[in-house]
Amino acid sequence: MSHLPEAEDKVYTKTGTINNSVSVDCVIFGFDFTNLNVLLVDRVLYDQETGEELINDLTLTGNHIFEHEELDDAASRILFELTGLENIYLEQFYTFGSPNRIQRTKDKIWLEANGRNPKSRIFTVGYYSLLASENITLQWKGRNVRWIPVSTIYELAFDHFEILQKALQALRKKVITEPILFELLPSKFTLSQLQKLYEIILGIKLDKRNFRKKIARMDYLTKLEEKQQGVAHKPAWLYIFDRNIYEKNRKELLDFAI
Amino acid sequence: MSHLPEAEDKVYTKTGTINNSVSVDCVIFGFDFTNLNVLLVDRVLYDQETGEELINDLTLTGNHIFEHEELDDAASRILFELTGLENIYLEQFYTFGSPNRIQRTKDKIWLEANGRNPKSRIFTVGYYSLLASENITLQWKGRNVRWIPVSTIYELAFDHFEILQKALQALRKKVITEPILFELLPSKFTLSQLQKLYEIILGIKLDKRNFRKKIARMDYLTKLEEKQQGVAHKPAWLYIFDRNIYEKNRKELLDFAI
DNA sequence: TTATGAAAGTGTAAATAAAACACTAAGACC
DNA sequence: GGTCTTAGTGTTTTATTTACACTTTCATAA
Repeated sequence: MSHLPEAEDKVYTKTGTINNSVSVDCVIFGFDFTNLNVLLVDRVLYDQETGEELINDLTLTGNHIFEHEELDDAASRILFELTGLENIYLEQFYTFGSPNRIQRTKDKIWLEANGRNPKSRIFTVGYYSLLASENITLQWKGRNVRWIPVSTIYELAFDHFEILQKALQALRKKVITEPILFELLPSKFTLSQLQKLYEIILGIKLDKRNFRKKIARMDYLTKLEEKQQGVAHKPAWLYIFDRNIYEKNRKELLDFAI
Repeated sequence: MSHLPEAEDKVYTKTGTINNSVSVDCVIFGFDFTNLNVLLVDRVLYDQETGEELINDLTLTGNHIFEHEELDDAASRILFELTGLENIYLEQFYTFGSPNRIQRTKDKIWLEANGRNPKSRIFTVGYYSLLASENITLQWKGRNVRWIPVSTIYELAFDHFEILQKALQALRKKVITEPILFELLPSKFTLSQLQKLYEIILGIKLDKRNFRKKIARMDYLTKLEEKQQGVAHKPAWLYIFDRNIYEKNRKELLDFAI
């Protein structure tokens, strides 16, 4: 556990034997100050002969893992390939392994077209990730990558819709017990942005004054002597999340009592 | 999701192809009114020729899964084999898949002695389970099965100690947000038993009066007109967990706010 | 320069929950 | 009848939650 290599030192295995039974899927969440988004990849397939469009839908970002690769590292690698960023917030939330994961003909066609056997059972370990930055590459393995508002998604390829739902559940649980939503915001953020994020993720409306009273009690949220700029209204004060203060006082947070 | 077969109808696959890359490990918790226990299996190996004891330690209960078996069902099957009981509380908590899971020579020797290749990578999906009843069979695949207090465990076979720690973490998180500890108690229990359970699992001391005030607010914990019997002191009132009331009022519990 | 729009920021009172704390009650057993 | 052991109870103080409305500050347009 100790002496983990720093991210700078990490070299993502790009070669090696692929493990054929386990993959990793990443549910990458983002926030554009309006919607909670998830990063999805276009899945398009045309008939080789007729040119007819056979498939046109969306998948999560996921990948097989290498035989000598840690699960966490495989997830980090996918994120790195997508964004060029390391040290992104990442959390394993559930493993999906139903023997019936591949049922729809679309999915079978896609797998066959990609040289894979739709009958072979593949387990996928689900990770969700919180991504603040938007400077991501918009290509992944030659496929188009897009931010899609979670609230507009009703179906996805394979069992990815189910995976997304589970990720959302896990995120909601996490969010009410640990301060991690800063990961979805720029390092300097306003309280209104933070409040909106909670509201969208939890699907509730919060009172502005009460929300701020609560924030005031969290000493790890520190107000800067710096205001928002270039907005057509009263500019808000900027805040940062102070990890040092948080870690220091963290212990007390553990005895939640029942 | 709907029309799941009832437990009574469930027939556990005892034959079929085994999946060689994924297994399921169950961390089965129990409570004897004194300790939080976990169900462990003796792992003993003698040298075929000299009779010397090569290995004598403990493992979690776990098993390979069948090729056409759901992960949840595999976990249920293990519990059924162990206890003869169905519908036991079960929760997937983490998946372990480090390429270095098998490192100690003991573990390699054991695997080889059991006709398995210590070099092949196996992923294991961790489930924890809460088991109230103690009428379990004390054998599993011909091996001895024992309840061991969690507080006395410092090492286990393979990476099972790590798995146990993760299960404990997950249980602690669960316990402070959802009323599930009833699963570790007889259906009729006393408030002192419940309090002790919280104290042991969370590693804290709770005030008796404040604890009871909190319980009083939980309308799904209903007091029976029935007292404890056969104790050498003032007998306590018995309580039950009323799942109907709980499910009915559950929605409000969701908006925890932040 | 003034007016307008749009979000930021602020306080108080009432209700509820949390925390701290010590004695009496009821049964079993001798 | 006495002793042992755990059950069961109430009050006060402090902290948290909830509900609720007006003023401030900036950019922009008139």
